[in-house]
Amino acid sequence: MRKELPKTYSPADFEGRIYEQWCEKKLFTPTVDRKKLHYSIVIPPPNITGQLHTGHALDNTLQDILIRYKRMKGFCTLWVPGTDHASIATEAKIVEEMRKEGLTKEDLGREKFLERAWAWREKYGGRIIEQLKKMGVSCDWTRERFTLDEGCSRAVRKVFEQLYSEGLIYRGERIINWCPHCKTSISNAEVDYEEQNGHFWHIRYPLVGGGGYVEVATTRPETLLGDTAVAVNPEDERYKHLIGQYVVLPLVGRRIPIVADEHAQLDKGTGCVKITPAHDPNDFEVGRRQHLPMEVALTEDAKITDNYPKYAGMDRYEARKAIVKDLEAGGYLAGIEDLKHEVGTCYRCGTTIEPMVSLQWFVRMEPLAKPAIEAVRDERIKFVPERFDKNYFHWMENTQDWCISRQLWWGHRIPAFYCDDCGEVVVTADENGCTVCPKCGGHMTQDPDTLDTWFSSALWPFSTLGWPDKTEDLDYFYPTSTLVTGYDIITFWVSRMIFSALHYTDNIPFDTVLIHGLVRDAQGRKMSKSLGNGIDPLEIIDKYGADALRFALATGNSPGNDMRFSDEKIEAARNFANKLWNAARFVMMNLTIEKIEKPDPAALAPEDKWILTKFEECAESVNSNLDKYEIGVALSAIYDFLWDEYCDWYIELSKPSVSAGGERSAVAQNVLAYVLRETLKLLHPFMPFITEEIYSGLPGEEGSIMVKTFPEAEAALRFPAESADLQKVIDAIRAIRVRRNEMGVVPSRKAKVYIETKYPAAFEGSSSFFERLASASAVELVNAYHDEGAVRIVTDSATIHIPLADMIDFEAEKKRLGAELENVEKEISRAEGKLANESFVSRAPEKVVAAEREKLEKQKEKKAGILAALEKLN
RNA sequence: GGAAGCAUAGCUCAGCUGGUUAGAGCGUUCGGUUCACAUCCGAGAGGUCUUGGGUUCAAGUCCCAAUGUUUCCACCA
Repeated sequence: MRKELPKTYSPADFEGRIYEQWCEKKLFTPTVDRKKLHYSIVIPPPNITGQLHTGHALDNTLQDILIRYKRMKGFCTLWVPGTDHASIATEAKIVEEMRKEGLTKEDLGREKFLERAWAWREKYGGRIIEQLKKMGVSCDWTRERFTLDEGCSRAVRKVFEQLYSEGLIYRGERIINWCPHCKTSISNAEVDYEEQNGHFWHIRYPLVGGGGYVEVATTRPETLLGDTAVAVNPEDERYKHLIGQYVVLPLVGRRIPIVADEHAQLDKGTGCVKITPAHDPNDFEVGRRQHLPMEVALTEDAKITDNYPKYAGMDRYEARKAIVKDLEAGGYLAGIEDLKHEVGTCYRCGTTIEPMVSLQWFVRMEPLAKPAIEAVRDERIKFVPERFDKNYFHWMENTQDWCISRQLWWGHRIPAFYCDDCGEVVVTADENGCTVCPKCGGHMTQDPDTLDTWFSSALWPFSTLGWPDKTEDLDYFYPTSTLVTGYDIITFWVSRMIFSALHYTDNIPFDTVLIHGLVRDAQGRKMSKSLGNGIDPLEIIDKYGADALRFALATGNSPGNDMRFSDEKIEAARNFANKLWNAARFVMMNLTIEKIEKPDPAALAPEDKWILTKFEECAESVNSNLDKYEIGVALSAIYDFLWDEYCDWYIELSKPSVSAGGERSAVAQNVLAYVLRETLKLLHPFMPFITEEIYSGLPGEEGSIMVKTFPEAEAALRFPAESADLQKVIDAIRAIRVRRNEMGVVPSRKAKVYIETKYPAAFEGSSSFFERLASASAVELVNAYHDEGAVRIVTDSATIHIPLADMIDFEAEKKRLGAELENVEKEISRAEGKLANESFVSRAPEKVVAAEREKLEKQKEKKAGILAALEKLN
């Protein structure tokens, strides 16, 4: 069916329709074919908290390019989509929404709260999926998953049970990061550090029995209430004699010991450190080593406990003031120092973190980290770019046990059950849990806490494929092929997927991790809500189309590097789409052939061979760059080819043939259409909509472009010699344009062109090109041309004479040729110098030397031409 | 404190394992009513590739150091 394209490129008119067609034809759903290689990707599941932002847009554009590329290359491809429940982030949003209605979690109760959370997920989870679809992503929606769906939950329970039975999950008292606002523990990775102005308070602790005091310093004086020792370094001569003695804790009056511990450093502060095991991670360790008691001074909402009646119920900052005041009054305060320091804050709400001792569940990391380090070290898993493995190793080698319990409701509830009577602990993957104590028959209560959201995302590559069941998907598509994500979540997520996969599936989760950077604004700042500098991808799609958005994100993008995003980039992308649209419109308007055939070399004109050769070079570059994940480079190869070579040159060169009619016209039409069609295929992974829309209008083509074969370099359609010949014509046309421009000759003034060349074959039959593209009235090949009143243009393959006597300023002409001569001579002496260098000739590869010789020859020919031209001026 | 990235035209960036006279987009200047496209066509100006060493026949590219800048991790009694 022949289709004429509308005059203007208007993506909104067809993008939605095309996406529906792809879905209807189930083109995103693979048919498992074991004879084929598989290529699979699992989407980094977007949180259901928000909506699509430019980061998602980039991440998913890259994935879609890869998956479409591999699909067209004949791989059996699967892209699993889904969303993440994002426990703390979502819960915070829901709590916030409820707060506006005057409700709290407690008002609702767990069950009602969860109902509300699921309603949230319906609404916002669905919305983000719709937004992804607008981008054109070719995910298999029949396999859509959610981190909290039945299958993923089963996987989570199974893993928890297994790790528990292996002793890799344990419950214990540890110092954790506590957010007094969210009232939950958060992992180290969820703490943001921000610089704040604070103080260092120096406090004197009097020695028991008189004889002076020791001085300690702290940024958090209120923690004094929880002190159970003062530590000094065992090597510290200043304090050796005090070890084993006691001090009196000011304001509290408790006797606490002076202990020797290497945590105290000789050269820091006074060398004495107050030890608060319940409220500081280092002190906690000291407390363990020294068998110190634990004194809890702060409640869950960071208020002073009832143990200290004077301050009980005070907020930590209030208490800080009161305590400092009292210390001063009591003569304990030795000094106050201003200090800038990094303070840990909750990444969700920004509240200052309070380290607290607490009973939590942990994953023992060391045994899991080891194989995960190995897998990357022996390159079973590769990072692109490679340098990110350093990042990964560093984290993995120094990782501490992972606190996985969260005091939240929205998430996977911990499958641990405690007996109300005897305290027996049962961990089970059974979905019905455990209600009766196997030991005493008592009632069992499930742990109220939920798991860290990353606990379920860590299983994503295999839980989405059916694990722990042995499904066909798991068997065929696992391990997945490429994971595409930003460098900001390598530690959060990538590393956890790796050790999880290795431990539970005994296999890697993916073989390549493609890391991309952040999308920044035009000034290079992070896009953020508070700055209001975010660019909304949905607005861009509405205004410019999804293809333009994808192009703008993919172009210039190189692995691991941040990119700036600006309106100009999007406009450039839209202009490119428009250019393609119009080129296609032109080609289709002129087609009279019924079907596009593979070009027959015997029938081709030089310009046909030239464009086919250029196309082959482009295809080769696109293939090799995509294989290296150089998506930006691959795309710019297509851009340059399509705009500069196909549109600016080949379409123009082919116009005389097309309008000539007859056999030659049919051949030219076919080449025009063939190269267009193949270029559309190359471009399809990047710009799926416009390429599909144009493709569907090409004569004789059936089905969707997305399942056609991706073009690969083909030697039979490469014609280097003819291509080089046509290049001589192009160079000559360019040179004429330059000269005419310099002389200010308007294009409407035509003039005859005499070409004197050693390569007459190259210029044979090129008259119409010069007429159309170089304002020539006629062209004649000559052996010599003697008219003195002619402009002479010298290229390295020809001298062109144009009689434009009245336009010539002979002095200027002499000067110009003189300058050109100088240039050429400089080049010649450079090349000659190089070739005269014995070590260059003997050591450089032959190819390089030969190229240098050839260059020298060309320059010499050009020099001869310039000299001859100058001669005529004298 | 540890580590990594980046530094190329006015701006934003390409430049792969070292090999033509360093490229593109935007901006800028000049010219254009060429029947696909002004979201366009033709042409130009504009760069001592941050600095200093080194390796090499050959360095924007590799090594070392410095400076600037960004980021990650750790710590902060």
